[in-house]
Amino acid sequence: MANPAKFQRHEVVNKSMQLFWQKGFHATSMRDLQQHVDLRPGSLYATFGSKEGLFREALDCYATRGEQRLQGLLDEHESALSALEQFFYQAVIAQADSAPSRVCMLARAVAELDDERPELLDYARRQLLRMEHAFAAALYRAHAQGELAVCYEPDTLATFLQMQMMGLRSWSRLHDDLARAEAMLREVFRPLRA
Amino acid sequence: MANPAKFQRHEVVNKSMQLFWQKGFHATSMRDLQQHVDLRPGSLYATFGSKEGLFREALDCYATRGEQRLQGLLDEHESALSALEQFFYQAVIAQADSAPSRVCMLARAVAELDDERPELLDYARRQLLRMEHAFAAALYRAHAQGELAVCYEPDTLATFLQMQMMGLRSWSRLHDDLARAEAMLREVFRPLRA
DNA sequence: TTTGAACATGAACGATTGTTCAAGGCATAA
DNA sequence: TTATGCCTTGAACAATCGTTCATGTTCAAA
Repeated sequence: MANPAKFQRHEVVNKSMQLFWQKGFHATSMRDLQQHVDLRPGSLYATFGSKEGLFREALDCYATRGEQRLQGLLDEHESALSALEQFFYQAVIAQADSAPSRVCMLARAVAELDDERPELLDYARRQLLRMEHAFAAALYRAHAQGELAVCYEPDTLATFLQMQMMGLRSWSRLHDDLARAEAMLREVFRPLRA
Repeated sequence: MANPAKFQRHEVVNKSMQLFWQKGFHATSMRDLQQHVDLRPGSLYATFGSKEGLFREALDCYATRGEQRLQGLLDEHESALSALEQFFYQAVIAQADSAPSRVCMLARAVAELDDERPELLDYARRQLLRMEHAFAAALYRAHAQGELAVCYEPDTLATFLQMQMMGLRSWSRLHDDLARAEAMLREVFRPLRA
């Protein structure tokens, strides 16, 4: 049998994701990553092919964890709308200072990647669409449960919520005022309820 | 008298701003800039000191132009709220494809600058605060003119609008769907009117 | 016409970038 | 014990990074 790997791939991806999230794609050098995950360049390149390849997996890891966290909240809460609001609360308020950055890693990637890396940009966009679909699924459940104010349609609302999420998290990097961020967050959800 | 400069400083700053806006701070190299503004490194360093110095002036240039555009709209429109909405419309919809990037240059800078460049980060934050103050001033006029729904307070609303602006412009880099962006923009302003 | 300060120039610097690859370590199969 | 094949290692590569500075150019004042 093959020599058992001395490192766990998913751990390397997870740690790399944290560093990319903190510093962004361009500002993170392969040497930063090598130090952070304690691996030499040969191992990284044998496993991921390139810096872009590793970043792609980091984006996927980030989106997957987000989906899972939302799914967990949907399982916990009877109200799908409350689960969504809790998801937003965690991302914007509760994890604001423990996370590597206040800004959404995917939104940041879409903002910083120039059009000279179209594949990476597209990949990041697709990960954001995964999140939007997860929002939509939750909103359909809320709709079926009669929680949603009648004038709203789940797909439109999912797009709207994603826009709000981007705004809230960008804003919270500008002002160090979580109380106001929370007030705005409540204001976003208030009109949605039936 | 001194030898008249062969280049206009404000033109160099403006062109640099466009390139920084398009590519971001880290992805823009001094050689990119040298080519884009048609100047050799010596001239740039004699004038701006460093890449950071040039970026700082580019941020200032961007904010100043934004302030001026908003002021122009406030002078044109009787309704301050309509002027604000028009400002948003221009930034998010009308100039979406002619501008170097759909994302606000200041928000992008705040998102991408790591904490290893605290002075630059702070400078970018201050430029965003200039815009927020400009929003607040416009909203005070709207308030005085009785255009604002009574439950809103101008300063809170200025913060809220800045958050919405960041969200809308980040979102429009994700989805190439200006019609939906415009619908969301209208939805942002609708509840504000008296 | 000469002078001199102000300005533009571009070759070159050391550092760092993403990436490669020959060499060595280690566990399994024979 | 030896041989085999996967995996890790880290020195080294060419390219590019931000930056410097000796040199050349220009034009107003003398």
